[in-house]
Amino acid sequence: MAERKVNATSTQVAKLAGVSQSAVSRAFTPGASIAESTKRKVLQAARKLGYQPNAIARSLSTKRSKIIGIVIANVTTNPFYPEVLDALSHRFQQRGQRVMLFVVTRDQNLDDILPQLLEYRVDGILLTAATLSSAMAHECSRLGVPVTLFNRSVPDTNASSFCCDNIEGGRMAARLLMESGHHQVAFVAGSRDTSTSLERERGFREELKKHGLEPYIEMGKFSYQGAFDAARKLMRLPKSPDAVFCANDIMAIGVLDALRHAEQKKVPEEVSVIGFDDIPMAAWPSYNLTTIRQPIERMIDSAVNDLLDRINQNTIVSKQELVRGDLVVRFSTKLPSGLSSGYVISTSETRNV
Amino acid sequence: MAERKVNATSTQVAKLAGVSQSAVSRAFTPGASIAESTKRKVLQAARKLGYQPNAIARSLSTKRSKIIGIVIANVTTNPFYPEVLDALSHRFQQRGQRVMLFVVTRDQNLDDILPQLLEYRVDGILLTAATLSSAMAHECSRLGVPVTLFNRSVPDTNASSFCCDNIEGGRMAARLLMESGHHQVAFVAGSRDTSTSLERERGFREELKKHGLEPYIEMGKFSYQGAFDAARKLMRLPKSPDAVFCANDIMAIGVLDALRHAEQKKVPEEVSVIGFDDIPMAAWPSYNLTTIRQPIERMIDSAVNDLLDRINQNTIVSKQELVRGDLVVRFSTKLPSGLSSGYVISTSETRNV
DNA sequence: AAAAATGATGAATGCGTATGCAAACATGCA
DNA sequence: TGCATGTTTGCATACGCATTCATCATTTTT
Repeated sequence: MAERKVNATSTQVAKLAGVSQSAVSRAFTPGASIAESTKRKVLQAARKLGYQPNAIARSLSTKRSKIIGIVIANVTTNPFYPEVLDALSHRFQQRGQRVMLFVVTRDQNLDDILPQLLEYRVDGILLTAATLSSAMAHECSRLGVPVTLFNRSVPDTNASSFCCDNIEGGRMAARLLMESGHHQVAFVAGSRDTSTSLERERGFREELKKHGLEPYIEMGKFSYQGAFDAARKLMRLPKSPDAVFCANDIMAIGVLDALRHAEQKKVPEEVSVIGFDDIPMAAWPSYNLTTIRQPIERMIDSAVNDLLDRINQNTIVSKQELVRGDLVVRFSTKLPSGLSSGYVISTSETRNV
Repeated sequence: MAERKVNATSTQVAKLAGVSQSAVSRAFTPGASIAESTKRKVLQAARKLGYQPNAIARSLSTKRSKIIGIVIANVTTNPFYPEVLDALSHRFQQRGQRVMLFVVTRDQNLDDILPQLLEYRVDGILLTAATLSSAMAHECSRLGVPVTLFNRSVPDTNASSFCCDNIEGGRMAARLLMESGHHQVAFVAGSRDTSTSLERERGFREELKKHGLEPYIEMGKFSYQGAFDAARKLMRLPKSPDAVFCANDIMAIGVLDALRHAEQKKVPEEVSVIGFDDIPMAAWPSYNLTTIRQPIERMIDSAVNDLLDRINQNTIVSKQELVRGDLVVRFSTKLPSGLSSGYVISTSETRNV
């Protein structure tokens, strides 16, 4: 059982292999100038000692931590975000970056979190479902740390951002509802201070207005329960809505459950419901939710590529990308006469702003 | 607009403040021996330069990274795990630890992931929904890195582990089903190689056996869809089951949907369904799932405390904790004659093994 | 065969911080 | 005033690696 060795260092490996510490370093640096023979010697000695390069020391030396800071919210309340996190994590992983994670709650101030990331000299920062203060944005750019926003639109910063075209999504929802003959519609918002919710609302309103309609607005707090309660309020209205568009799927599902189980309403016969995101649950037979799908994989790919490019090429130019969502028509909405049942998915596209 | 300063160092701050670099270091080290007056000078200079200590350098020097490695699986397929992640992340956060995250898929080998964590000299490792090879366990203990398993039972390692009492949970499910007069039951397993699923199955079988019953077993692959398919298979059986116990809630929900929407079965009138975890969805009116609740917060608290204690006190003793779950009776199961409708929650307790 | 180019190697240094140690200083007490 | 005690301070060094530079060994060129 012999050894009680702990974290061998490159110097120890060097001694055992009969070479210099530099040689050990080179053996573990792809593309470094080192003879095949000495490399073998080094690796053998390394194995014997259970040596593994110390990434902390390397980071200090290279001034690259190979760590990406990810800040994410709503992980437990919206199944959309675990998917985002999963995809992000895998992408960075396979691109050789580690992930330092911060899960934040709505009331947590990002300005307290970011310094903790910067402390570790992360190579880049990815924020999702979180808004960046301009002070912090400035701080990041001062430090040369690229920032990418996912699913939040930019203030005036030079952070990149990758979003679904929320305004157009709102319009699509409005069009579908109007084409299928609804006259009194409602919007269940997430909150008053989130770009996603505001933009979806805006597109929805705009399109409705063209036809002289105006939606009720109710707060759903971005949660199942909040939307459940919102739906009940809507149904108490003198002229209750015959269609409800929700700022995301989880709220749409809350509305659906409220309508069916608390209000004894038939969906879609009496009330249509439409969501946003297309989370897996939306396709479950209990819900069969009509929704606007966010092309998550594509968006994540772009976001990750952009961030890594800016890190590696030291590019300063940031990018604002808007990705068109797909309308997925299921059975929570009445069908417009022109459409047959089942799926109808509009083609999607990516647009640079 | 002046400065284009980038990442000031303690030496620069020292110069500006007219003190030594040591003084700067001490100003940022709680409890260090430094006069109040010089501390003020330092902090002022630091603010002026936008200085923030470099955690990487500190880690190298102190041999403490203040980073916890978290490995987690099933983040997108089981809502239970985002909750776990959220709780873990917050606890570590408020205890001054950062989190390095690895999201793994079932087919990914942990033995490829752990080295990536060890490379960064994480202070501790928390694995959830992931199994540790004994080689890697040995490697960690060799390096003095404490490991904690959450929701997986230990092989023979000296890793700590925090689990729900799955066997007892299985028994509780069996008892409830038998008391409410079921005669042909089934178990929808997750997989054949996961302790949680196996233990829940074992407890379930044991208790049934006492009364001469034996369950059908079907694989649900730990997913909604897998369980959906499993339920359909079960219903094709010559003597189809009148009750189904699932290794977790997400599968129970898949079974429920299959029964109601694909098999036109009434739940609980024709078939009872019972799950495990008590994820938020279980309480939704569409499902109203009877289940065994895992006291997540309590378990996480214990796990985090244990891991941090072992890190700080350099304790070697690991801990195996088994937490009793609570039976939450909702409306997906027929009620035994003794019980009235609504909730029945058994008291829970923690047991050390 | 000599000169030039190429490749491999090790010594030395730097990355930014923490900390042991000894010196300097302040304080209390007799 | 003198000495003992306690507090601050700076110097020097270590942490583990990457990398520059000069040196030396090898190969290629003419």
